[in-house]
Amino acid sequence: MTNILDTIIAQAKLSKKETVKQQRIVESAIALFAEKGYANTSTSEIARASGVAEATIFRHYGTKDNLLLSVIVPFLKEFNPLLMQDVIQTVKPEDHETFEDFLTALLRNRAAFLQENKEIFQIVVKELLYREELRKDLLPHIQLDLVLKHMYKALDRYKASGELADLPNEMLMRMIFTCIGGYFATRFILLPERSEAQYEQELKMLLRFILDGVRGKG
Amino acid sequence: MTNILDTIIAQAKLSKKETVKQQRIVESAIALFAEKGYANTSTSEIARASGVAEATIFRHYGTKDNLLLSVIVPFLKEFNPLLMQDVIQTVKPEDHETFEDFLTALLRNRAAFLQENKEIFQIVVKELLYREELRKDLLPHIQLDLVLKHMYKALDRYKASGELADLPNEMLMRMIFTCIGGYFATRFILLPERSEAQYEQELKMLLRFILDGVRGKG
DNA sequence: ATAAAAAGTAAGTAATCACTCACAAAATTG
DNA sequence: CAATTTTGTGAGTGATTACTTACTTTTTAT
Repeated sequence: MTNILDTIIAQAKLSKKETVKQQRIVESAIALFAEKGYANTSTSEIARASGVAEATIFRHYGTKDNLLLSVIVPFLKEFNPLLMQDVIQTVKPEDHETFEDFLTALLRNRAAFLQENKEIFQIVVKELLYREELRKDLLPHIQLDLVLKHMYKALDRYKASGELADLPNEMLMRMIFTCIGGYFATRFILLPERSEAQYEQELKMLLRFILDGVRGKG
Repeated sequence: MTNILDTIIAQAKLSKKETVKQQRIVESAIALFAEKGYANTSTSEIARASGVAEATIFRHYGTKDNLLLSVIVPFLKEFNPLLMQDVIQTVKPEDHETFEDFLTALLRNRAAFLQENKEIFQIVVKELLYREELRKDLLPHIQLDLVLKHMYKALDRYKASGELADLPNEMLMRMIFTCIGGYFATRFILLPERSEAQYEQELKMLLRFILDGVRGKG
């Protein structure tokens, strides 16, 4: 069996354009997968929701699994450049005097991205939780190297200015990301019904917490 | 329609004892639900895995959904007293001079509990992610009030001794729990394949991070 | 304008799903 | 021991699943 991902990417390159009906299929699939999960959504349901014959789905995507990948893969492929270029180019340490400013910009940048791609983000997280094979196939294609290098440089800069503790970059990154991940998970997946103002306030709290922990300055 | 939870609890009280085959059914169901998820596991599969006729499952549990609840509810019911009594009684602030010691004890206590109930924990998290109705029915039955009161008292104590920042208890709790939640999620759900030593080291890092954040002491 | 290719679909397919039923075996009760 | 209840099951049920096939419509290329 060949790699699913490469198959999809190759197929995506071959197909010159997306039909109107294809767009509607993917659109409906995203909404339904995000709402009820992949396994709980039937192809007939997707067909009905997108006003298309069920056979049309299979004409274009072959299998249901393939449709899921056609939804996830473009997101991950976009996620890469967006995570890399968007983050690296628009959130530069040299533009931010303090690490606090830098981290604020980074958090706002990522929060905005996830807000825009909330549904697909939900699908990716939920399905990656369930399906180990997907995890193994898809995760390696998210190349974090460049972003990590970018982040490490940023960390070094703020360590030099004494604003960050002199801890290993790896450790700092893992702590920061676990924390941010927890925040994003509760915000976009567990409790997606709060107000913007609440999110804003929580984001500020999160920042203060990441920077200073819970210990008094004594 | 009546409340699912109450129905189950009532039913559990009625059924005097668990049959050997019932135990095997629940055992197999837990393993399969945790591995492949509820929707991806068929009742025939559970029957085969537990060496029982498929009809036997429906004799005891009526529906597949009911079987899932028979797995989740006892866990949540146990979770409550265990979270409350076990935590409140064995992790007392008066036994720990510093907040660091207290938090260490708390983290170890919870980590041990989740390690023992890893599979059911995975099922609960995954299914609660997917199914809003389950969330609405089950979450209210986890009464965190007592634990929160216990924690608030602890926080006040360590605030008074100057070891904790003088921030609102609610805020402190949310930050600590988001952070711990992120750690437990990565440990027990996302990356469940690391060594004990790694977990131990990470737990220490997590503690330091919660206490001091990433900011240098300058 | 016409041939070829691509897009779309109605009406299937076999397989699997959760679940039922009639009945037998085993355990419990009087 | 006999009557009754509980536990267990083989053989189904209709519904739904992902997917196919044979065919029509639309688009594209020449």
